[in-house]
Amino acid sequence: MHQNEIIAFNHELLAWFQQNGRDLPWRRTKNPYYIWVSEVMLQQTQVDTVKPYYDRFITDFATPEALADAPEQSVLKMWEGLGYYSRARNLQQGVREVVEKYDGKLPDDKKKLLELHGIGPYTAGALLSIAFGQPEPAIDGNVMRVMSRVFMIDADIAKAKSKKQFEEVVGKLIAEANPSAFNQALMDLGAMICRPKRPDCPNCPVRRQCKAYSARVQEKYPVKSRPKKATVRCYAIVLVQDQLGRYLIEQRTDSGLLAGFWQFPMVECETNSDLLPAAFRKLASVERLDFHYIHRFSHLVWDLTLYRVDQAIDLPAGVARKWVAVDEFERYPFPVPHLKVIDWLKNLRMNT
DNA sequence: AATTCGGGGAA
DNA sequence: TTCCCAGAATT
Repeated sequence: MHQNEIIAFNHELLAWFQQNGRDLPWRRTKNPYYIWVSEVMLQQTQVDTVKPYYDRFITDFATPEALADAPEQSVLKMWEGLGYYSRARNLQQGVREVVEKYDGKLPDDKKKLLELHGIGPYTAGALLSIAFGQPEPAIDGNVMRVMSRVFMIDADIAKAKSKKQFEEVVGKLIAEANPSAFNQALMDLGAMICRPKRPDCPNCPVRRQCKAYSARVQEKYPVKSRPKKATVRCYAIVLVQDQLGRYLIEQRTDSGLLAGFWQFPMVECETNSDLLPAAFRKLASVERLDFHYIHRFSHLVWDLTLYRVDQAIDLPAGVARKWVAVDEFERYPFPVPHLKVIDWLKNLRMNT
């Protein structure tokens, strides 16, 4: 792209953004900490999903110090339902580092930002440009899609090494005068006009600079390989109550999937067949309940069946467990599939 | 370089 | 159903 085209691209993109850019809660603040929170929440998560979480989060954890001092469980509870919970844990750890090393003020230095937990290339670029006005690219899925079309880049955006190409083209394009608006304009363009499917090219401010549109091949971009299929695991979820009517729950390990979350005990089964899971066969009283739920993660599928037993079965040792009343569930972070179980239980209690 | 991390929105 | 989402950390 020639220099005059670059200037035209910037001018038309930013003019469009001024008129059509989204009014979002995290765009109404200049507080780098709030922008940081928003950027982490927005990773792999749509804007409308994030909004209520963002509002609650910055209300309860209004300062880096407040987040640094909070119990991790309360942070996870705040994040409950949003997914990718290591984001929350890494954000808190990163904030603790900022409080200790930088007196609670986010550094405006790329190298220092990248050393913080939970801040990778995208988030560093977003913070440098949006919070500190530096001309750094912030390459996310939106930007790769837009640039793949504008320049007809055939690199597979699912591959890690492809990102370098997009950094280079954005680095040449980025408006030095207003990198914050430039990066956010690209994101809005990707979300509103240059959509994954059926892009709205006639209303695109940069269609005259877009190679794919000129060739009418915009639907061919971006090139993206498909992920492999998710594997299925079957579990029996165990409901067991003590004499006070409290339910047994357990805490997942502090690493891996849903780390630190609480759940009803889960026993992995061979299949979800009508046969009783092997772990239950010695019990006198086992009732299969009318709750069957398929939960799809990105890389994993849980096939869940609910059982009620009258005594604690042999559960693995070394796991934190406790008896908790239904009314106390809200104190603990639960993954969504177990929130469904809780809903089911509450409905049951209401109808009996 | 590939895999592991959640959950929901949209067509 | 499938794809995608303001990705980062781990292997």
